[in-house]
Amino acid sequence: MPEISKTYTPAEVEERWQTQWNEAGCFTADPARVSPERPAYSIVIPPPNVTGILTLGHVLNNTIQDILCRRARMLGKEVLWLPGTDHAGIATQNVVEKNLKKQGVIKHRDDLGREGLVEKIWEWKEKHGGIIIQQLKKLGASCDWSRERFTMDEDYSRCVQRVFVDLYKKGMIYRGKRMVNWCPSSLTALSDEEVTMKPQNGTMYHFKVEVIEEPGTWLEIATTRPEVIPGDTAIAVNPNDPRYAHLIGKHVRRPLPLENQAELPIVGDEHVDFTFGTGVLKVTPAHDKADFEIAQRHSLPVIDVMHPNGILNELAGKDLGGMERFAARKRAAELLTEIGSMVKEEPYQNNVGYSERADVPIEHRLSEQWFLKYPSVQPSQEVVAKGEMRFFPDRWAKVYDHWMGGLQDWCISRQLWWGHRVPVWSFTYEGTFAGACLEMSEILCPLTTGHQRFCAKDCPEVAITIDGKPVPADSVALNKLGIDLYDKGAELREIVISVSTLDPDLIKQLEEMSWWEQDPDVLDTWFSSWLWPFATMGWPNETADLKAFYPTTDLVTGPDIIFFWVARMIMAGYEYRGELPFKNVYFTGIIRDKQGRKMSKSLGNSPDPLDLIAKFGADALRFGIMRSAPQGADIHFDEQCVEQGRNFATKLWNAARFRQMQGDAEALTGNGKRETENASIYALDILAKLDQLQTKIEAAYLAYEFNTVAALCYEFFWGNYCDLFLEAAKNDTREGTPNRAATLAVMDACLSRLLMHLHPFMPHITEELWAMMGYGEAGTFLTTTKFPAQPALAGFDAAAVAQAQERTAAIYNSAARIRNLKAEYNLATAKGVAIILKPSAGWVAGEADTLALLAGVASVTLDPAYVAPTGTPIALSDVGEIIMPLEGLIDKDAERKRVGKELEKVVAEIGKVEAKFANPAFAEKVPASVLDEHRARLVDWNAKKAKLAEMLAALG
RNA sequence: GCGCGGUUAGCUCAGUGGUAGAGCAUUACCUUGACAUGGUAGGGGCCACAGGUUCGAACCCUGUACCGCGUACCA
Repeated sequence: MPEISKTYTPAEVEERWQTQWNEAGCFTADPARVSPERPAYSIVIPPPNVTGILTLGHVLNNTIQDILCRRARMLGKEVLWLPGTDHAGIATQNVVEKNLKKQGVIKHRDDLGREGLVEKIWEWKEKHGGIIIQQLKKLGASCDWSRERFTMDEDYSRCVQRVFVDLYKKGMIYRGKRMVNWCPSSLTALSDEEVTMKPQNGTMYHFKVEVIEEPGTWLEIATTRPEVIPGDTAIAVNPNDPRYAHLIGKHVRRPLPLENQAELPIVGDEHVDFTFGTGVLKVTPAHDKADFEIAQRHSLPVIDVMHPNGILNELAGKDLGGMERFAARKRAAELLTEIGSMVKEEPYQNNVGYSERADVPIEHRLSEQWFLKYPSVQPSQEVVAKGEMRFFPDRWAKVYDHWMGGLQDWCISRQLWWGHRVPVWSFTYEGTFAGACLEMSEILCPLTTGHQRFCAKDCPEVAITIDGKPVPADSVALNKLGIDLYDKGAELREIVISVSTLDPDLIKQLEEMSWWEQDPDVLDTWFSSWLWPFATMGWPNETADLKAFYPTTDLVTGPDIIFFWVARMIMAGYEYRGELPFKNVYFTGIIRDKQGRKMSKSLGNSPDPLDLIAKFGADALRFGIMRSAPQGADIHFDEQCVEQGRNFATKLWNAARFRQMQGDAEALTGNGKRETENASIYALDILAKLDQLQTKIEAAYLAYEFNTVAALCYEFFWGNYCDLFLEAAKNDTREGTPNRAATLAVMDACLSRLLMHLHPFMPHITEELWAMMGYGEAGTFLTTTKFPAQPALAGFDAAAVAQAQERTAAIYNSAARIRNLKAEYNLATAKGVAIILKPSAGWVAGEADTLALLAGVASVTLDPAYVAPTGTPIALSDVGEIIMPLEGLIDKDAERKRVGKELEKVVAEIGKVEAKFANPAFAEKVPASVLDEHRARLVDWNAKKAKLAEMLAALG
């Protein structure tokens, strides 16, 4: 057995075990091994951004998953932890574009073009994509790396296409011109979830317009966005507003642009809140959701005055056109002032939607996008409401339910290049537009008309006939490819082209056909990640993995993506697998800094986990972070918690070292029948605590309270094993001591079980110590070792254990009394102190030596008849009166002060208990056990009080 | 506006009805044969506030204040 060094050096140890585990295939899941005796346990990792780097959030999240997986393995389950990465559309494209610009490769993405940029992003992905996976390995994550997936793997992309086509066919996906959230920076539409509201300090501008039909009647209008006045197409008032109702149908002149002060109708619309502002609303249909709806109700024209990038266009007029939107706002206000229309400007705070990615205010913009009506909403909502799928903490279930109850269609198209391209192709013939949707086995052509967007530039000679009309001449080519063109829908609403082979080359050729054009948009990243739990397991094929490991057991993620990801996965799960995708969802808290601020790059308050691992070790980081927050609560991260984790690891290391220094002894194995006579009371006590620890840990795991597990291990190991048992055991481990073998065996029992309990939290150091201590059989790993079925106390007499626990507590307690007495007399470091004990029970005699050792005194001599000189320090303890003779050093004042202080405490405690007894209802209503306990306490305190009073009296 | 959390030692937080806890910080002492990344002893809390339920409340209920988060909005 190699000798354990004095200090633990994590770096080398951690890397070594990570390599060994992986080489031995410890984490490779095998569906064939799953059986009733070996149930499956599975987690799919929330895929981090492929180009991302590890954050503390990842550390928390993945440590929890690792704990669950490692624990499941040690419980004898077949575990699959499926890792992978997400292509993260906007984020990744932004990163690569920025980098290319920085390197001077391009000035704009158009310099490379779509294919060129996508190629560059793939290059980037190949180069940097592995980083976060490597970092997860450094953390010790026990993923099955052989199953690593990426959301743009070929198979995965097929799943995305298949789902798109399927939902399209079901009528759940549609294309439409709608008001969407538009990011002027990323130049793409965003879903509602990608927009965050932020309070803004802005200005409310009040301007006035004159009613043309009633000269002299002015309407005052309040707006925060004067720059879009050129886009106004009406003025709206509430028809129930007596101030303005009579003006409905009349007109006003729009002040901007100056060269085109068009007449605008005054319409009546109930949406207008006449208690707000002036009660008069300007209607700008192209730039506001509510205004667009008003415009639809009143058939108003829509004037879009802004380019997609936020710069005003020519319709904004000569003054504002070409200006950036915020500059235009100021200019528009100036113009209103110049023409005398402005009434007042006042500071105003309102909430403005920001693009989550680009962190700029979004625009509402009318554009053609693909939308999804959420599928399988009802079962998805019910499964959580009924508690069949459990959320931890469960308060998130309410949040989920609330969101599920108010679903809006999901805008799934993005005007980006990196991602799954919308699987829709289109072509034009005979001046008629057709769109096509491509799947592996089928091409679907929904026919729309009058749209030029997908019109192919070089439409070839066409000679295919559908409904008697010609179709493209390329049908010959299509037939060669095994494509049969025919009309499926009535009235030419739909053409279906069947593809008889599933040849990827065929699809490629189709894509290259000049008269086809694929929809340029890509799908929202979440439209691929919502399939993650089953698309990673080989769906749509009924693979062995799906059969064995699906639905997954637990999902661990942050509450910030409950709608983005969790809810959508549940719906996709029901839609495509007919059941829930996971049984439990654990929501972590958010990691904040010491001041409670979110981690962010700009604040520079996000420590690099890799630095922390280098400094303290992965185990320290894991243990520290797990100990620092209760279930689901935000974590105020402080490096100190990692330091504490490191200290804990060192302590563990040294406790093992101490055991090793004692030499070999018979190991206490699971089925070993042990004799109580040779085990000390301290040994029995610690074994009892070890069993209690196990019970408590099991309960904590059931409640997903990981911080409790960590705290229990900490308390047991540091507070009980090291501080108490180990110190007491030092008397029993000397050569020749009769209970030496039993004591060492108990140490082994405690350490080995503790290593098992700690392993999920601190996998490396526990595996290392397990090996060094020789607790496992050669060639096996702790990480794949099952927990012993038997309790540590199996074979011991229960009554003897109970007695041992009682006596042990008394001894520990009394030792503390002696140490306290020494400290009071500034003798804390004196080793020669001899203590006289007037014992309260006979058994104490056998423990006097241990008591002396624990108390740090030269001896504890039992003398029931001892008469102490007046003023000798005396302390009361659970094993009798402790007397510390101080030859020639008696200080009556000091002793009087000390005893007086103690008496005060006792009197206070007696007061509390007596107050309870003073209430007659107390004795009547309180349970007998509590009553007994109170009585015993009172008797105890009173006895102490009497003794202390007596001592005080003796001191004069 | 609505909803959800939180408020306990100087700091970060445990503690779900019966004697207020941990870590860090702090004070004093100690390098004692596992460990100074350690040990021993100590100081420090009307458990946010006000009511209520109860024999008994940090804990359950109601309300208030403050902080945080989510969500809906008004131009």
